Amino acid sequence: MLVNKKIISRFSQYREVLLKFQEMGLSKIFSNVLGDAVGVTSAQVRKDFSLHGISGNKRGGYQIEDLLHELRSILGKDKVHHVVVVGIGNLGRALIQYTGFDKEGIQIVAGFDIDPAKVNKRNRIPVYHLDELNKYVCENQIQIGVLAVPDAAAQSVCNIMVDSDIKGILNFAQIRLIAPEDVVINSVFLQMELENVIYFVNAMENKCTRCRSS
Amino acid sequence: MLVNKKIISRFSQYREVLLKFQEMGLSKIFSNVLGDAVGVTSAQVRKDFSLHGISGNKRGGYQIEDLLHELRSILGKDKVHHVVVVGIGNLGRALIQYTGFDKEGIQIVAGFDIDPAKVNKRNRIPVYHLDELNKYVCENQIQIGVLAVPDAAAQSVCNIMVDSDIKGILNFAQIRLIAPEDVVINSVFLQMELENVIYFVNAMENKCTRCRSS
DNA sequence: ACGTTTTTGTGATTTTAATCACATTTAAAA
DNA sequence: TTTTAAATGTGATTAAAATCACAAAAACGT
Ligand SMILES: NC(=O)c1ccc[n+]([C@@H]2O[C@H](COP(=O)([O-])OP(=O)(O)OC[C@H]3O[C@@H](n4cnc5c(N)ncnc54)[C@H](O)[C@@H]3O)[C@@H](O)[C@H]2O)c1
Ligand SMILES: NC(=O)c1ccc[n+]([C@@H]2O[C@H](COP(=O)([O-])OP(=O)(O)OC[C@H]3O[C@@H](n4cnc5c(N)ncnc54)[C@H](O)[C@@H]3O)[C@@H](O)[C@H]2O)c1
Repeated sequence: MLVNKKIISRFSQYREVLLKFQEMGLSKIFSNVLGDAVGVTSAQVRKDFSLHGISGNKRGGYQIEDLLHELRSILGKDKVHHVVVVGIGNLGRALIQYTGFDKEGIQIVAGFDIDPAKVNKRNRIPVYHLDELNKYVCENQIQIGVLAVPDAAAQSVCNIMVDSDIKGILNFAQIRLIAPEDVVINSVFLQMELENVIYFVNAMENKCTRCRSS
Repeated sequence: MLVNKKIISRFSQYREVLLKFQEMGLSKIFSNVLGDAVGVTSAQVRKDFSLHGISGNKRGGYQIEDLLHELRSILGKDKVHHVVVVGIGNLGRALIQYTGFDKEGIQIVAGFDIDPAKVNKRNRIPVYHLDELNKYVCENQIQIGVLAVPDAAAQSVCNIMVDSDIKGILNFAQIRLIAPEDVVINSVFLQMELENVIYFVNAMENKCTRCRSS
């Protein structure tokens, strides 16, 4: 099995665009149109599909429905995935309050925090004390967790999650988590993403100045 | 000038780790230690530095202070960057309430929203009506903005930001923004990041099953 | 029915990024 | 001082990803 993060990201994007096209009433699509919509070349689109055994019709493009069906299964959209969020601070709260995941088969089912003040079992999405994580995860067979605790606590909370048999973690703490080989860790470093923008804005500016002066 | 997003991300990470080492009282570091801390090879570390004209001492490693000095200027940390957040919903609120950016020279100075109920000029970080964005950005020479409005509004708000002369946007809406060449757009697709985790957890599971059965 | 046009599918090629591997330098030990 | 051991710095190599380019298929017009 190919384990290439970038191709999966593209698949996610293809899917999103295809859903929109489908909503607009279209039933087929060409690689160049899809590529344009996602920002990649048509060859990239065809190769991505080809490598995953997805084929279209010469001259007729791809059937959107077929593509969506394949992407559904590749991306694991054929079942609902239950997710817990650990750390109900600024970010954790934003995530559990966001309602857009549901329609994508991602259901945030519970939050956990170490602060008793954050606990509230009557929320739309209940928030429990961290101590209950292990039990909850085992009983409900949760495989995916979001980690949104302060950096200093992140590794220890990660360990707890791993011990509870969570198999995939989306991490927002600005540290590199250590976890067993069979646990998937995907970290989003928000500060770094912002720094990236700043860097390129600076770089652009310098380039332009140089251009003007030359 | 090299414009490689990945190398800049690594620089951000090097910097973060180096700050920690410095706090711990260390003054020099070897490429293999830094590499381990960030999760890359020592050769990668040396090449990154070498390509940017940063050199250490044969056998003596790198002076942390020197490295930090260079990284500071490469990453534009030598001045404070003012940032505005547009869309004070779940995510926007999380960002303006987060206090960790400040110590990295990133200062969120104002929020903007179209909903009058979100406007509050007496906040620690004041929130204004979207109509005031243009004036504020021009008067305060803001170059960087965060976009956290609903997907459907994102492109039009992006246009307003670009018109106001914002040069870099960190975008959280799940669409590909169209903007002029000289505007830096960096998009964080949170849903996709979560889907990525789900995909790899699924992939792992299938692989293991196959392993067991073989 | 038949040629034209359009689009796929993919091997070949190019580009980009990462790793290797080793000559070179130098800090520390003997 | 001399030796030894340990790092760097970088050209060469390998690996990975993207693009090219074109044969093959098939929808469409005439
Ligand atoms: N909010 C942002 O905009 C932002 C930006 C960049 C990075 N981050 C990162 O995201 C993470 C979370 O940020 P935040 O702003 O939501 O932080 P926060 O301080 O608002 O929330 C953290 C939450 O985790 C809880 N917590 C603390 N220790 C815990 C533990 N051991 N177990 C369970 N819960 C625990 C706290 O009670 C709190 O509710 C941090 O690592 C931060 O570096 C956040
Ligand atoms: N919150 C999450 O966890 C999450 C997860 C995945 C993706 N996202 C994406 O992030 C973006 C923001 O998400 P959110 O949960 O914060 O949304 P939200 O609905 O909570 O907040 C959106 C805010 O934008 C404001 N707004 C609407 N139209 C506007 C306009 N034209 N100009 C200025 N402000 C406007 C609204 O008043 C609201 O305050 C969305 O595009 C969403 O797809 C969020």
